[in-house]
Amino acid sequence: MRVTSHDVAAEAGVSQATVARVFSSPDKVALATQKRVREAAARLGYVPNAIARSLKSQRTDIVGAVVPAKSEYWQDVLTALSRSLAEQGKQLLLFPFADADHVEEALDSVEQYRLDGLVLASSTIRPEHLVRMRRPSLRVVAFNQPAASGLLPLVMVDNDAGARDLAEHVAAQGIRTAAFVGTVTSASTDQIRYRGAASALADRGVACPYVEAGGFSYDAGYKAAARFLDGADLPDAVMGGSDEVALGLIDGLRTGGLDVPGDVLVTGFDGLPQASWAGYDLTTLVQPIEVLVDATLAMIFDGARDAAQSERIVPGTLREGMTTRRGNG
Amino acid sequence: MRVTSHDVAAEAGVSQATVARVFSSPDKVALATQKRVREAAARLGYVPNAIARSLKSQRTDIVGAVVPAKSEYWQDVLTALSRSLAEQGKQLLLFPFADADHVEEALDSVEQYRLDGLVLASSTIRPEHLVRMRRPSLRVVAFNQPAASGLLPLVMVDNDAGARDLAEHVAAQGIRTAAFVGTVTSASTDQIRYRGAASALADRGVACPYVEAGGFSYDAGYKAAARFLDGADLPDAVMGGSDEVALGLIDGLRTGGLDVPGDVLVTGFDGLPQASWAGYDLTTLVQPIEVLVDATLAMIFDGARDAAQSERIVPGTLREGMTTRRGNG
DNA sequence: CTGCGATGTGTCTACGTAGTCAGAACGAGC
DNA sequence: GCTCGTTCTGACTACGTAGACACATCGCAG
Repeated sequence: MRVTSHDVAAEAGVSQATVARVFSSPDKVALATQKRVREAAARLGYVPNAIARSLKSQRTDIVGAVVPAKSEYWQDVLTALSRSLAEQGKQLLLFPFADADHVEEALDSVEQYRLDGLVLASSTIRPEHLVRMRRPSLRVVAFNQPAASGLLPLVMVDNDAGARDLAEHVAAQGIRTAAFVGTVTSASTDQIRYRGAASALADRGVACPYVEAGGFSYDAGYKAAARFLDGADLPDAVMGGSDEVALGLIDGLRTGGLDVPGDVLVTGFDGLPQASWAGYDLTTLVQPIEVLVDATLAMIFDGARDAAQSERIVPGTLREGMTTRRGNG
Repeated sequence: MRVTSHDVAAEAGVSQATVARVFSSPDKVALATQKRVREAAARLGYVPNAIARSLKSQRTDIVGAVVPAKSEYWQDVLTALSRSLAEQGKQLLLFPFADADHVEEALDSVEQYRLDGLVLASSTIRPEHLVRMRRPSLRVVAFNQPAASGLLPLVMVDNDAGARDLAEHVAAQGIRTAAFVGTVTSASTDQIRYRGAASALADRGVACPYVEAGGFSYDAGYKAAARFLDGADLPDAVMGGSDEVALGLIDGLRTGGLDVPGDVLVTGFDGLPQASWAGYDLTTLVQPIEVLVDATLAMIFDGARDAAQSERIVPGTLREGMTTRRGNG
């Protein structure tokens, strides 16, 4: 049915091995022969079978990514990842999971493929899952996942410094009180971001209680805003644990009749495209996703063998939007 | 190095074939034997090799998707697609392309894999590319791509009816003038949506000129808003060709000092999560993505052989947001 | 007790490719 | 003219699995 290298070999009057060489290591074949083979291949519509090649060569040219099924942030990362891989002639195979309880299943599927590398994303993947993926035959890199430190090679944005930058920026606006609305407490990024922000604010005499939104989504942020609408305990600034939560917060606060930034300043974290939208213009810490992705792929493909110790922490950039711009000093 | 079915066979004292049967067609193996094999497999840490299985069985359990690298809408579709596939124990392999000129390369990669099916997304894929993918060994389905009609099995939302619904809804608000801000003229969805809207509006005596935003993005919509800010030719309603464009339009209009919906009504198309965000609350045509995705996969896996003729057109749902709510009748 | 279907297991092979090895063809140096 | 090295090509095999086929075992009806 399907055209194989044998068919092309017969058509071109050479052996199957020569056909294979033309497509995998052309420099080993005389130019005249190459031409003959390529023409025969074109005539028959031959395309090398990646499955068979993978089986023989023990490499798939495919990188897997274990990511949460729903998340704006991860979608941006995946976009960058797949684009970068495509440039290298490699593919991205997705292993999405609905929630932390389904990570196990995703990892089961991963093992069936002889992937060239694996990106473990999401801070909700538990340490025991991380450790499970440590195997000599697979290059695994944890992406933006502080909890993986020491367990796996790791690439992440500098959450601590980023949170401090944001905190110092809002502090510079002259705020007296603040609050941090995190995503879920168990996320390691959440913890670091909160500690960084709280510590930087404490240095300036500003207390910053932690509030859990209970999710990573816009909706979680929107609902969390309710806590500031009731009583009189509205802080001068609310720091969101992520952009998605922050955007929800803004809309929740505004729906509740408050003005952002007039009544309360808001910050995010991640630098989503939506954060830059004119309707929000959110002050946030922009992650250099291209840099992070490139570093991740570099670790997978050229990484040192003792990679368990290797970590790459990339600084983010403060984006000053209007959500922290106080109308009058 | 890696544990194979032969190793497990030796450990369990059975043949390799029996091990293979335990993992692929367990009902053909006695329960006692199964138990012995599974225990041996667990002891050795055996996991079936998907590559080898694919080569032998001529199916990969992988569905490919050719999609634009950057787009909110397609990210939502991919999320639904990968989740649905994961439930069936299948995987999604991405073939992203930067723009229409790079579709060719993506299709080249596709051919190397013996995919179970392929989803061709994006209305910018040209007909010649669509036709190229018509091959007996591969189940291809065009997704939301009117141009594929008659060329490939097709699943799409009812763009015409949706555009009419939106048009009738805004017309019911008593508008006199309107404009349609499309994405790019060459997109077949764009053309259908425009014609549907313009036709429905014409029936009510409302003219609706077409304006091209020049892209599918928020930015394109934001910039297109400038055309309505200059002169006095501001229509009563602006219909966006997609939600992303519509959201950009809203922010562009508001930044220009106009009130939405006070000065001008705005509609979108797609039903992105962001469209429901309180900050926008956009009136739009919500695509039933789950339904579309399920229909697509059904066509791939159980589709009729004469699929070139099969089309599934699914109605969308009108979402009435505040962007078409006129303060005073 | 014989014959027969049902059930369970082993042997063998093929999926399509790429790498190893051997050998052919050829030019260069002595 | 012979050897040597280089360049090119073909035969062969293995990657790890699943299916075809053969065969052994067992229960059961006649």
